[in-house]
Amino acid sequence: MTKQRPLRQNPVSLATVASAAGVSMATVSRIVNGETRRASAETVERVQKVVAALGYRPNHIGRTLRRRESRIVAMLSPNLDNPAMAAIADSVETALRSAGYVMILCDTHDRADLQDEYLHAMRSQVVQGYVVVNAVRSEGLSEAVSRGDPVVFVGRRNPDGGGSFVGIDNRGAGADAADHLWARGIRDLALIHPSQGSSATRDRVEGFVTRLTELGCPRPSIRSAAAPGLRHLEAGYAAVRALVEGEAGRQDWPAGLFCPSDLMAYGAYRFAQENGIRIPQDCRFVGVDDNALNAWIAPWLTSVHIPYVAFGEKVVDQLKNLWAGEGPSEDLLPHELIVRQA
Amino acid sequence: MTKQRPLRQNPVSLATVASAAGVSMATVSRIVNGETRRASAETVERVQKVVAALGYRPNHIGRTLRRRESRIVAMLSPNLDNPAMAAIADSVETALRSAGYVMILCDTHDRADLQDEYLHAMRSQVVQGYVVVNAVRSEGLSEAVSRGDPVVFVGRRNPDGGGSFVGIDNRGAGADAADHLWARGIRDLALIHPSQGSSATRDRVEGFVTRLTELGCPRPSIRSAAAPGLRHLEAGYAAVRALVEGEAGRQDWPAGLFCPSDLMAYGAYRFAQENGIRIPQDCRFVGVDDNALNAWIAPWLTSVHIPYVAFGEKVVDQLKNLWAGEGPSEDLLPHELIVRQA
DNA sequence: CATGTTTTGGCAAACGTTTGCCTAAACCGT
DNA sequence: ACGGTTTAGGCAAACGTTTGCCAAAACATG
Repeated sequence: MTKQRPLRQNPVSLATVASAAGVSMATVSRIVNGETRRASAETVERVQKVVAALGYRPNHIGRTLRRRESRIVAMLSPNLDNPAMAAIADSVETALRSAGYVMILCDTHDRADLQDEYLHAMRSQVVQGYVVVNAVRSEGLSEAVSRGDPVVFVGRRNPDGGGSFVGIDNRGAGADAADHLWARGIRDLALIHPSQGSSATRDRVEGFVTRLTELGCPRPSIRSAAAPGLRHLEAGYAAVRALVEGEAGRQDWPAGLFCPSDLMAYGAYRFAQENGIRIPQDCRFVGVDDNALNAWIAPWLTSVHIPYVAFGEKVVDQLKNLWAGEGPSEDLLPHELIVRQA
Repeated sequence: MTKQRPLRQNPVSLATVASAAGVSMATVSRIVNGETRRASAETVERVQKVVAALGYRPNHIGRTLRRRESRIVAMLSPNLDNPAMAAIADSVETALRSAGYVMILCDTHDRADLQDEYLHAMRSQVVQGYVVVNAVRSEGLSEAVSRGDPVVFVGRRNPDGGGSFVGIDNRGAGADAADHLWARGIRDLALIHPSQGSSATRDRVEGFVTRLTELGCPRPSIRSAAAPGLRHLEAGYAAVRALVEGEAGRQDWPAGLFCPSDLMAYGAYRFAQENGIRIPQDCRFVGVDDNALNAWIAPWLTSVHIPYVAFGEKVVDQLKNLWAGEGPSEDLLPHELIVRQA
């Protein structure tokens, strides 16, 4: 590989400004940082003029090294191609930037080793905190938490327990789905789920099943499929196929199907279409996430809306709490079942 | 706001290792960086043992300050909630990380002022390069380019002209859409587009219209709608509504509709559904992007596939070229029209 | 005028690395 | 034994900030 030339730096530093203004670096530094009462009004004005004239901008690296704090927060997320993850990233980025931080986005591909690698790399960057979406258990994560590094868990709780958390009541979401189908008089139910489900997915399934039991509904058929990575689409397709075709399957379509994520529902939908099953007339689908596109191209999908847009603000609140030395806390945001096609 | 406590740093630095191993910092530094022939075999081994035992990890801030180069690349993207943008971010992130870089993701919300702010902030972070997706013209951008900072434009070319570029042949994509509809014998055509379109969108429209003219096809009806931000969904809905309902509209549905983005097609689809128009039987839609979800829940949409997954690698190649001091170049990736529902 | 207090601002030491240069010692060939 | 080269490794100066401490001057108070 070719040798990398260093990027041309901003040639104007504190020293440049200082000598141009005829004061010391210390004075310039203080004025740049708004410490105006450590200098006379004229000095302040003169320095500010020089700063503007030379276009001086403080070098964050130098500042970070000295202050031992950056304005960077690292966000670790599995696969960005999942729309729900993108929505979270979007929201967190917006909230961080309006709080004056920038976000480094790391795609862990749901792998523990990559998660650890990024945690280490980010620590070397002296980031101020970590936002970990759907964390997996890993050594580095445990270390970071026990070291007291500010980390906020999103979507999935800390696998080791404890810690700050922003998410929804997944069991409640599952229960709402059950209530909805029950209220529609649908009794022949099924559910599919990824076999390596996260705790979030498991909770949704559990909430669904538990609620059905409470209602006295016949136990639903259950089918899972491997979801390598987060390929919920393929998993949904495979699972529903196994459900209605498999040797141990039911050989017919249920009247209602619960999918713990919209992506799985999309996968199931494709299989239904291929087999002439009409959705929602023949089989009513309920998903979770309420993907933004549903309203436009998938109104047949009833889904539990998750207020991802509100996640960012909560995450930043939690980070601020941690920075202030307060203990971790949990934020459960309200979910709501959305029905589009009656 | 509460005072922010500095994050606890890694307490083991070069100095720690050096004194523990009984050598100088210089030696440790060299060994850590693989400069093994500047020390005897025993020394190397001893130092490596100490490094492992103490869990030493070089502080990137110190390194960056000294070397004047980081391993960070900034990616500026308008709204991450657009699936196409998310796909690009995903791809670039993956390619960067396998090249040993980390990516800072900045959401510019398509605003010139935010773009400039991020460009400045990233410069202060001593990033090694910029990847700007769908750049808007801005002062800071022009400065960065003319300063010689490595910047790769993605999707939309440098508004000032010149510079490295990764994208597709948008005119060709539009032409392919025209060819497809023409070959199907469809002559009554229409197209919608966002009124504040990017150059990419404009090129697609232009390619479509030009090709139709070449084919001798009657001129298509054209309708645009404002797309505040990148809300192509709403814009598609509004534009197609104006197309078939507006006082100056055509009062009926065309047989074929070209949308320069899948999102616009989704918007149009919703309006069609609300009006009992069957897609693709009554009106054939052609979009651009080939959103990953199309195969699953929108097979009615014929779309020009853009190989976003391949963008990342190309972007990194371009960056490496720039770092090597070579001039800027362009990468046009192949697009392909995908028909799912005959 | 003496004394105390505020204002204004400079000095210099960090923060954690990297690297040009220097110096011994070891080695080599004659 | 001697000059020359290689080897092994240390010194210290950067990189750009921030900030504790000090000091002179200005000001206030008696």
